[in-house]
Amino acid sequence: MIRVFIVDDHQVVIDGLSSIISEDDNIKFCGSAQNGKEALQQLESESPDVLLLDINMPEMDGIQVVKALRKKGDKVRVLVLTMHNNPQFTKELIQLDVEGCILKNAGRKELIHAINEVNSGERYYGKDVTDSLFTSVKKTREAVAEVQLTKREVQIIKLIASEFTTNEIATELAISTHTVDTHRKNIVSKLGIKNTAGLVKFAIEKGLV
Amino acid sequence: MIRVFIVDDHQVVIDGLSSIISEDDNIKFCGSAQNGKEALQQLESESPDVLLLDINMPEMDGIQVVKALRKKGDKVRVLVLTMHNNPQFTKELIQLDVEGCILKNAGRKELIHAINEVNSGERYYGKDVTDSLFTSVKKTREAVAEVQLTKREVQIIKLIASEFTTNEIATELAISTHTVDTHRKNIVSKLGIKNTAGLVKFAIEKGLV
DNA sequence: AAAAAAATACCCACTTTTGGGTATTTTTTT
DNA sequence: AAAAAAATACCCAAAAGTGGGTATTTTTTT
Repeated sequence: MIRVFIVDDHQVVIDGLSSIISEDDNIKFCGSAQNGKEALQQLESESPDVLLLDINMPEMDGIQVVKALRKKGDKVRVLVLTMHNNPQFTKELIQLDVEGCILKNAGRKELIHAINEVNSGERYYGKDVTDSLFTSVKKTREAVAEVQLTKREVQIIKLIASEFTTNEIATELAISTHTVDTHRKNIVSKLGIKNTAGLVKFAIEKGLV
Repeated sequence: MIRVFIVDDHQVVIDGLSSIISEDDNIKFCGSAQNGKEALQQLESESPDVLLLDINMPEMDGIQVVKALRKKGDKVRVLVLTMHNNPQFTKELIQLDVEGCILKNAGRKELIHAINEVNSGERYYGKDVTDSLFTSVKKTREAVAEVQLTKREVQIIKLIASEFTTNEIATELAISTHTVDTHRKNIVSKLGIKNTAGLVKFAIEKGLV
C-alpha cells in the first residue's frame, strides 16, 4: 500500500487528487497541507511514501519544501506537480533529485503510473516535461550552427575565448591591433551578438574552445 | 509491418540484431550495411521505416550518416545504438532530431519496444541514456556549489554571460553600478580568471547559462 | 582576366572593463 | 550578543572594447 501525502494551496485540487488516487486499491491518501510550512510540520508525524507536491504556492513554494526535506534527511519520494512547463525549472528539480514531475493537466492514468514508479524508486518525468527539456537543449545548439566564419575569424575568436586581449592577439598573430579589431567587429556583426560575452558563448557552443 | 535496416561495422552485430527483430512478427529485417557510405547508397533504393544505426564506425560515423540523411530530406526514423553513454553525444543526437537512442547492451525487449515507439513517431531514449543526460545537467549545476560564489555573484555572472553590461545589470538588479563592479571584481579574483571571457566560460561550464 | 571574398590597416569618439583601493550596512552564523 | 559573511557604495586611473566609418592588398572563385 502506497501512502500518499498531498500539498497544494487549493483545497479543490487536494480533493480532486485524493479522490483519483483513492480509486486505486494500492494507493492510500494519508493527509494533506495547503502550504509548505504546514506540510513540513505534518510530515514530522505522518510519514508517507510519496509526496504529491505543488510547485506554485504562496509563502513557501515547492522547491523550498524539497530543499527543507532533503536537509532534514527525509527520504520521502517526491512527485512534483507543475502548471507551467519551464525547462529552467525542470533543471532545478533534477538537481534536487526530485523523483518525479508531471504537469497538472496529466491524466489520472499518468498520475497513478507516476506514483507507482516514483514509489518503487524509479524516476518519472512526464513526456511534456522531458520534451521541453530536450527542446531547450536543442535550441541552444541550433541557433549557433549556421553562420560561416573565415579561418582568421575562427582563429581570433578562439583566442578571445582563451582570455587574450586584442593587443595580445595582435602580438600572437603578428598583425596590427587595428586588424584584430576589424575582425572582431566583423564577427560580432556576423553573429548578431553584442560583446565579448557573446563571442565566448559562441566559441564554446561551437566547440571552438 | 515495420521494415528495419541495420548499419553496423561488425557483421556479427548485424546478424544478432536481425535475428532478434525477426522473432517479432511485426518487424522485418530489410537490409544492412557495414559503414556509412554503403548505408547511404543502399538507402536510396531500399526505404526502411526504421534505421538501426551504430554510432561508432570507422570512416563515416553514425552522426555523419544522420546529417547526410537529413540533408537529403530522408524521413526515415533513426534509432541509434551506442556503446558508450556520453551525454555530450546525446545532446548532439537530440539536436539532430534523432528519434531514438539505446545502449548496445539493451535487452531484446527494450530493442523491440524502441523500434515500435520510434516507428510510430514517438521519441525513445533509453533509461541509461536519459539518466546520463540528467546526471550531466545535475553535475554542472552542482559544481557551482563548490566554488563558493554567493547568490548575488551567481546572479551577476549569469547576466554577464547573457551579454549584459555592468550598467544594464545595475539597472536590472536596481543597485549601483559600483556595487556590480565590486561583485564583478570579487568574482574574477575568486575564480582566478582574467576578464569577461573567463567569466563567461565559467558560467557556461558550470551550467549557469 | 574580372569579380568576389578575405585579410589587412587606420581614424574618431565613446563606453566598458580592469586593477588598485576603502568603507558602511545588512544578513547569516556561531 | 558577537563575529563572520555578504551586499552595498564610492574613488581614481589605465586598459580594453564598442560603433561608426574608409581603404588597400592579397587570396580565392568564377
